[in-house]
Amino acid sequence: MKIDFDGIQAFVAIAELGGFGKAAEQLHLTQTALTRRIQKLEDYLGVKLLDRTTRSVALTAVGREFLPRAKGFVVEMSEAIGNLKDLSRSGRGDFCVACVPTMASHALPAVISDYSAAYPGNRIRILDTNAFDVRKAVLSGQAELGVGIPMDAHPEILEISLLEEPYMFFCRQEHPLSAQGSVTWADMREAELIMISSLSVNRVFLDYQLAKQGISLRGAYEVQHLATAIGLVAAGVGTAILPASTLQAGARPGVLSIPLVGPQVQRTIVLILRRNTTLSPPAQAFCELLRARYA
Amino acid sequence: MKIDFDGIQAFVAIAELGGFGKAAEQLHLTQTALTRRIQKLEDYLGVKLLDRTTRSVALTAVGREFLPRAKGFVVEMSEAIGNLKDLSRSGRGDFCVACVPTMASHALPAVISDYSAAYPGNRIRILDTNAFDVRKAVLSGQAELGVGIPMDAHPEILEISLLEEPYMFFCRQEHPLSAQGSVTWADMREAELIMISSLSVNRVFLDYQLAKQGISLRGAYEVQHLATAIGLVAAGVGTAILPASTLQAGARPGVLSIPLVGPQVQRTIVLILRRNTTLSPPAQAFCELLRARYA
DNA sequence: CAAATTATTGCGTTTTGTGCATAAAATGGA
DNA sequence: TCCATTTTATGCACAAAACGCAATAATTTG
Repeated sequence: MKIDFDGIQAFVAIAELGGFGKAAEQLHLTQTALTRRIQKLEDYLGVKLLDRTTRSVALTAVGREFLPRAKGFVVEMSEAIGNLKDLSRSGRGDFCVACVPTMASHALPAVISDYSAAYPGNRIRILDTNAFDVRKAVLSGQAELGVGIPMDAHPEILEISLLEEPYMFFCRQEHPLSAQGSVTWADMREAELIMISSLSVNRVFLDYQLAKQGISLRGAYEVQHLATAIGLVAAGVGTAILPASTLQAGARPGVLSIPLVGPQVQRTIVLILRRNTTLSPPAQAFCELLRARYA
Repeated sequence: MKIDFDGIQAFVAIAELGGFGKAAEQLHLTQTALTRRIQKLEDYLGVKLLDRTTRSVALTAVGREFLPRAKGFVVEMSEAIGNLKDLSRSGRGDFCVACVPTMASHALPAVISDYSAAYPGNRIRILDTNAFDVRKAVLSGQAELGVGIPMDAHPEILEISLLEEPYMFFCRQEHPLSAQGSVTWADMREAELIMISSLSVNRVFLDYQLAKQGISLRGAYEVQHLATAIGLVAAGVGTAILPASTLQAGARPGVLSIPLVGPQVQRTIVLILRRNTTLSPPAQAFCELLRARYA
């Protein structure tokens, strides 16, 4: 079934404006073209929609009944198409980004603020969850892009390095090691370490790095989230090895972050995208801001 | 704002069927044409809707968001257009006819039954009201056609004679005049006449006819509706001069209708239409049945 | 590695739509 | 009653768009 949208649009315009001439002007056409369109539409439908004398036009019974619906079609579609065009022209629209919690409070805010300035009114849905779920969210399409850490290669996943951050040693200023400019992994044997749950990607990553160095650590405590760990450190419960970004400068008075060397270990933060998928313009814009700032 | 409906339809078909090939088949087009349509649509909108490899197609984020709405447009419009085409092809649809009460129960039923047989499922709205309002209903477009009696000429109104019916004299069989094969206006002076309200077109018409004959009548009773009048006659209250069709044969045992002559007076029933207006196909069909039977 | 599937591109043809000039019809005023 | 004006309809020619065929490119499958 062929649908003559132009004809319907012409019908609505003529019915609303009460004449071919005015409608032609609004549609940027000649009156001739409108006559033809209406003729074609009526011919196709097999019903007259407009009773036209040479002097005026009036709706037929059928036309009167059809007009409201036709008008609805035209305005709804115009709006929808308009939104889509806006979306491309000005990157207007919403999107969803998945992100691991540390980065959500560290790397993202700056980019989000850039983005908000450039595209005010656009909403970003942030899915802050663990690295596994970030990946899953991107794979499923729930999030258009993700910020996390590298994982096993996957044919559908594309990872782009954004930044590297060292793991630091966190302790209170009263701690014996706090006097040093840097600490080594060997020093850890004397520290009461607060570890991250072994389910955490951080922990897996850390264990892997440590194993490579032939170092094995026993954690005195184990928590789920980095934020909890830093809280425990601040409370004087113990010390922790965490990504540098876990602690914003000055956010926790009394807590120091000391470079951990011999060797220095760092984690890579990557931008996670699906292969062969086109980002929506808002997500594309965000992605570019992100890469401009970090990559 | 130009709206590429074909493109949207193509998009929906491809997204729903999961490929250009199947969509092309459904739309009776070649894959080539579909590729072009999607390219044109995406180019116009400025956003990609489908991520296509040489092997498969997938929705982009934008496409996924747009699909439900687009699908809604397509199915709604297809339905609406389908209804309109049905309407022309099989005269399917509803309409409204205005009719004076006598004819509603006399002339119309036969036509309605013909119509129902020819177009089962179509509904007819019957506006049974007095002749003035029948005319008004047609003029306002509330009813597409009317059945009534002739009135003053009006530039917008077209009246087509359907049938003529004589006014008859109605009385019970016990009545002195019932023995005659016909009665004259002169006989009326002795009859207890039940008159119709002077607001009725019937009464106006009758008064006019009588005045032409130089006859003046005084009514003993006055009622609003013809049906009431015949009821009073049946009850033996009096007699009445009414259109022949007021009484169906055998409907009121004991009541006789006697030809009224010297002269015979009759009223014309006309089909009332608006000039320069096209009837909807159902109304058109009904109109033709009506004229076929009576005109 | 060959075959099959699927989307894209180049090109010629056909269809459709448009605009100009003009006709036809109806309204409104003199 | 007649004429000027307004408004829709039509003939014709041209331009643009859409389409289909054939060939191409890229990926999956057996």
